[in-house]
Amino acid sequence: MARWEPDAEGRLRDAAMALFTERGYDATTVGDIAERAGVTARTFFRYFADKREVLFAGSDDLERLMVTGLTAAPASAGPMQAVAAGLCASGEMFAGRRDFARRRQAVVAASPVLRERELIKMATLATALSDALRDRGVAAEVASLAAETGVAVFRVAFERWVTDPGGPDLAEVVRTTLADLADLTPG
Amino acid sequence: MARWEPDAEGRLRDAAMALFTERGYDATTVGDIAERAGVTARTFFRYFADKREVLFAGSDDLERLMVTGLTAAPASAGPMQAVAAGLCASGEMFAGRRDFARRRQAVVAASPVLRERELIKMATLATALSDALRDRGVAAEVASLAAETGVAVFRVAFERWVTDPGGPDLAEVVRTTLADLADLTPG
DNA sequence: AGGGTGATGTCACACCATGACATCACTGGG
DNA sequence: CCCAGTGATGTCATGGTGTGACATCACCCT
Repeated sequence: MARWEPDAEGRLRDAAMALFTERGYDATTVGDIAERAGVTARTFFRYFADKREVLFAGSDDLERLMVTGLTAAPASAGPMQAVAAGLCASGEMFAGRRDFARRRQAVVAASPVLRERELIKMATLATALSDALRDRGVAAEVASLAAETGVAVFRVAFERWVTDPGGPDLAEVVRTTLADLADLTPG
Repeated sequence: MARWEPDAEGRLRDAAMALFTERGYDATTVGDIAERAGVTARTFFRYFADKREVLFAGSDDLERLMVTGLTAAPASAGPMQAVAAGLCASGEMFAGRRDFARRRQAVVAASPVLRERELIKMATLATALSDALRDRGVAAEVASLAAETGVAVFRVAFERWVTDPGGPDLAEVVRTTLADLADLTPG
């Protein structure tokens, strides 16, 4: 028998989601989470830089996925089309996880400090997309504008996707939202 | 003679800006700020909800200004045009303060936790603009998209404005950035 | 003159986050 | 078979953050 149960990180994530859902983020201490996961608070901070980070484990993967999708877009695609390809690539990661995404979204939405963390993840994403565009030869100012706008679209699309249980998959919603934006901007 | 020097809040803001500039945000404690301002740490928290907030005093004014500008747009203006009017209204608040804005921007950019706070202020702004659009009869989904996009434009425009000391005023930069976006989205 | 008001101080406390060091199952070489 | 090294975890100590409860005292009003 192992000295410790395996996958402490996973247990900490599960415990955190459960407790945040039950009592809310503020009313949950790191000690509570660690206790439910069967470790000490000190161990929590070995896996997560701070209390919030426990809910944002997959964000690096999301970023990689989108950047890869953007980079894979055909050379003939314009900046916004390339960004669109990146955004749509995220669909893969969330397929079949709409329910989990909704529960997590509810927790984040209920806590200002978690919303802050979510926002900076989105901003980091925008920077990554902007850099990837520049690698394709897009001018810096155009790249950052396209990336920022793209992330704004993604936020709206994700919100739409998560609140419409029977609706189309995420990539489809992203495409629809982009079309809506195109209708909007000339006027 | 008064028992306490007047304008403790202003002194706290000044002390914070000075110390954050000198040693950085993380290396500055609330106690340091309070000491330089001639009050106790407990008093700091009576004026500001937390350590970050000391740098975000004017954000309520900014929001009010933009919402007023949006609401004042002619009824014939489309959603995006109304948002544009709101964004441009902010120019008034920053006129003649480009230098201060740049110094503040440098402090915020240097600290992840301050960037988080900045982002949530922008998100709050987007919500306020979206609500104002809905009051004009704009559909909810269109309103949020226009507001999110508008705030993305504002961020880019503010960045351009702050980094170009001799450039045109903020409202002008906002208009230019919006035009850039219009060029971008059809393609 | 006396009571109310409001800004501040003082004290106590829980939580967050991190450094330093100890513990002990597991692993691989001799 | 044993033993030194490794790595995940625990334990302890500490500094900073944020808040509640209550005391203080110049100022204002009547």
